[in-house]
Amino acid sequence: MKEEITISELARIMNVSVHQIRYFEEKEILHPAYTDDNSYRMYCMDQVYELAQILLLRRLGVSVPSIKQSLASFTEGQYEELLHHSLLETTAQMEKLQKHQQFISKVLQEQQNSTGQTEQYQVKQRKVVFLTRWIEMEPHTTLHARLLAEQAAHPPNLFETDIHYLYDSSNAITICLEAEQPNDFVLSAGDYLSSHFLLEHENELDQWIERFHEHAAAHSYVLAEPLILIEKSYLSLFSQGTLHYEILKRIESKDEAREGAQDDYHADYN
DNA sequence: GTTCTGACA
DNA sequence: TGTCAGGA
Repeated sequence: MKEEITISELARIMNVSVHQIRYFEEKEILHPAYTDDNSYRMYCMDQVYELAQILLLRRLGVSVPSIKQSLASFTEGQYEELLHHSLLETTAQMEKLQKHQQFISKVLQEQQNSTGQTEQYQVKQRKVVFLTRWIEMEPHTTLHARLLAEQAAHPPNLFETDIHYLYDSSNAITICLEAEQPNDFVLSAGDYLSSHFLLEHENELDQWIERFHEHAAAHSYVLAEPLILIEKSYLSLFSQGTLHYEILKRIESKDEAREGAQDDYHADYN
């Protein structure tokens, strides 16, 4: 029995694939101790330690070409720098994952909020929301792929975004996305009349908007412009083929109604 | 049965 | 990075 081991045995004790070991050889960072007569690669303890170091560096996020460099020439200080860099990268990844986590929670929350609420109206307290203008649409036009491609300079991830449609009094629609900072529009905090509903086709939308206004009138709500329609495309996951919307309008306080405050959502900083 | 190289998704 | 073919 030889002291040296074959590639599959090395792979097994180091928990990596045979393919990966060959790949490291191709990239010239790990060579076998020798090649046997049958052209099998044979490895000894030296390679076990070398492979351990390579795998450690990979775990720290160091690329294979950089590992090659580092094995050849790195000083203690340079390895330290490598670790600092790796720490920063890991932190950034964790922040990304936390955002994923928040998004998943949000979808679940929204799903729970929306079930059973269809066609029901409620008065909701909302916090201030900042919106950034994304696409402008003429009255009575529909959003089609061409418009999207031409107007959307910096497209968001449509599958995870609340898309806000702001209807002004002339029925022109501004499609907006949520922003972190005060931006093109500000939806002020306050009470909003809200209704969730599901659509099979977009052409049912106008009926819903009409019904929303009828409901508001029947209950004598005084509502402030604009009409806000929020599309939650990610909720379609739970009901294939349907579109989820929330329709909103801010309820004016009596003072505002007396002053006839209008258009107070505009915040054009241009 | 195991490993090799090379190609491919 | 995994998988497959075809040969040793």
